[in-house]
Amino acid sequence: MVVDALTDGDVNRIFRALADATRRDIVRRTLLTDMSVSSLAHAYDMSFAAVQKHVAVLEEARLVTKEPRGRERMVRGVPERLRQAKRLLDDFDQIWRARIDRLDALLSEPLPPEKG
Amino acid sequence: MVVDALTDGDVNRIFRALADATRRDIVRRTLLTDMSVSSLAHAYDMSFAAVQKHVAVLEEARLVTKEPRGRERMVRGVPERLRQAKRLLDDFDQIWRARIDRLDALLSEPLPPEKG
DNA sequence: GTAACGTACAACTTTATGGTTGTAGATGCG
DNA sequence: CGCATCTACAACCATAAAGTTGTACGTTAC
Repeated sequence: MVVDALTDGDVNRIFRALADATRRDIVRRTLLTDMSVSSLAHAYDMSFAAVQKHVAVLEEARLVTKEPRGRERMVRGVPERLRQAKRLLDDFDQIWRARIDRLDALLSEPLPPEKG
Repeated sequence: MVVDALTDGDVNRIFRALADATRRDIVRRTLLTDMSVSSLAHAYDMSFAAVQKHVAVLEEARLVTKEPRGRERMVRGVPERLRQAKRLLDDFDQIWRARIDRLDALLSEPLPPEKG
């Protein structure tokens, strides 16, 4: 059941968001435990604002969600989104298998039909 | 068996390369059939040089390989690399499951040991 | 209320990206 | 050979990304 198809833009955002080590680390941490933006910021050697931006990129890609909790914003990883990403990579694998199947068919049928 | 561990830079390049619709399309096409750079270029509404750059990005990420064939360079998708990427996403899933396990343990053991 | 904390957001700099055009070197073909 | 094709690469432009600092504002704690 397809909940909602991903546009090219969605996919771009997902992979783009994952193309940064700090952001991948944020995803890992927030999959394990909800964390406030500031507690995340303490973990990295960069400004609070920089971490805030990384979280925003992840949020736009829906790889994390932010939920207000008092004066903090708790960041939480979204496992379903990562599974969607994995599914995208599975599609590539399917395509590749089509090539193999085609090759198998070719090998098992050494006399392909000719035109005319 | 780990053939060769991926560095942060490797992972960055892989996801970065996949964060573009044209490049994903190139991967799909070249997983199915080896194609020259120029034949790929015909498929998109952009200059040859632009496509050439996209192929270069994919090549640096090792998502495709280029092999000389006469005056052409045949581009071929590398399924193993895509499986490596999928494995990276699996790691995230593993982390998330650890959270679930922890929650399960908490629920099944309503009286956690106290300090002292 | 005041001070400290957590966040949001704007402005700015630097560097990377994605596109262009143009030039030049190999290779294949008539 | 001479010409078309395929590729490589440099230079350039516009935009986006990743970081910084500074300011403003809501919330918590005292």
